[in-house]
Amino acid sequence: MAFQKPTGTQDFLPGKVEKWQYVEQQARDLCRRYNYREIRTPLFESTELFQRGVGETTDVVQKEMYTFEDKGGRSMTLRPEGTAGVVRAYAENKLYGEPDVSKLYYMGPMFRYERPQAGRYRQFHQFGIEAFGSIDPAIDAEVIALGLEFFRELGLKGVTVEVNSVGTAETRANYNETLLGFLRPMRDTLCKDCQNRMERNPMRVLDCKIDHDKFVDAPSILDSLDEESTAYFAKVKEYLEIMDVAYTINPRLVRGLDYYAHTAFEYKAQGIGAIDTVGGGGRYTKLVSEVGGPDQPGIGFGIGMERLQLLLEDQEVDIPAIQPLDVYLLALGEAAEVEVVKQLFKLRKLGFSAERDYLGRKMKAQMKSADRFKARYTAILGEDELLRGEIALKRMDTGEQQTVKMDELADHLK
RNA sequence: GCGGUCGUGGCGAAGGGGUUAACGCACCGGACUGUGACUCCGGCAUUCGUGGGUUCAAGUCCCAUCGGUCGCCCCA
Repeated sequence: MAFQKPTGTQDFLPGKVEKWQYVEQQARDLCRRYNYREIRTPLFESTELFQRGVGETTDVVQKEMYTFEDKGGRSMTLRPEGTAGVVRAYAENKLYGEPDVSKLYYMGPMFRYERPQAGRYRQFHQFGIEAFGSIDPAIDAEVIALGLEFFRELGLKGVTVEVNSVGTAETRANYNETLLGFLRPMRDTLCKDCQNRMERNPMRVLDCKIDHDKFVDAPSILDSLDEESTAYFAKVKEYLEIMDVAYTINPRLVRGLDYYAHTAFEYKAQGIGAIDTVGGGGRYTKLVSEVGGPDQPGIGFGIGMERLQLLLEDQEVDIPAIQPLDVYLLALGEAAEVEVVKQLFKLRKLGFSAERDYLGRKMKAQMKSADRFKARYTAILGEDELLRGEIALKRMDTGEQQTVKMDELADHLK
């Protein structure tokens, strides 16, 4: 009875891991340039943090969390998203006491108990950023732009960003009333899901895949915004334009987590199965105080790394998955093998990637092995060479071969 | 939580009740007694996700179960 990995989890094997490392390195470099610094927070937090932070009524909290009781009887939850933990860390470590805006990024696994599908896993990974302490719309624009740059620099085409303003909690409450006024008369004609959504999150109804066209005349949230929110949103748009960031406004954009206020946005792309969102984020104003910190605002995004990988595959973006070997050492005979052990160790110490055969295979098979590892050189050591203190060095691409002094091997590898 | 679909060697994939489980790739060995990427030859699943059942006979039919995959809800 062989063990299997849990549903919705993945093993990232060599060949695939390199692609992840590449994407991660790109993310880090981008953050470096925008002056975001990495933060690492626990993979599990108290359940209450997510209930309060993400929102008691959200699907994430209500039915998707990996919650367990630890041996001390405390309720813990594997983080379903990144923001809550980062906000907690910001408050707990009093980063708000630092003189500058706190610009942070994170990368790591998140956990949600759902049925997997293309681009959706139970353990998935996010790259996200958060900026705390400023309500300058320039930060909103910067955050949106950074995400878009990330996709662009990876060589992805067709990733767009939709932005919206959901205003303050009050304007959202008002808008929901307005919207319900519009929806109530047609309630019975709507699908079951929509009738449900009317109870839980009326704005969601507008996104319905079935009844979609019944809502063309629905009121827009942008009309419910108060003056200040409208002005703020206008500034965000202005800055985006200054940076030449192409965006579209989607007044129906709602995010599933409760904490958003003002700016909300989503990165969209085709090529992830039925899903078209690669990432999303927005501004929050009450989240920090909600978890016990001072009244500090923040804004950030989360990008789904699995979805990103699917896009890279779909668009056939080439990321080399195997690093070529500098040299493959081939020993013929027992005496030569001893020497190979010594030479291998030496070369590796000098910084070369070097490999040999450990399966007692014949020369031909070892050559094939060298070929599979994409070795630049193969160094062949037999009885004759050994006696003369030499080694046969073969360039694998041209097939040229020369005899070199054993102690000068490294120099010839250059 | 709901629905579709699939589960045969390391990988891909035939076979849809009759008993030696095609083929391709990869791998191993040989032709080439010390040289890879080409060619040719040979080898490589007591076994068809797992557990029951039907039958003289089951990868092949039935049930259950586990898993993959796709979609719904929701979301990254």
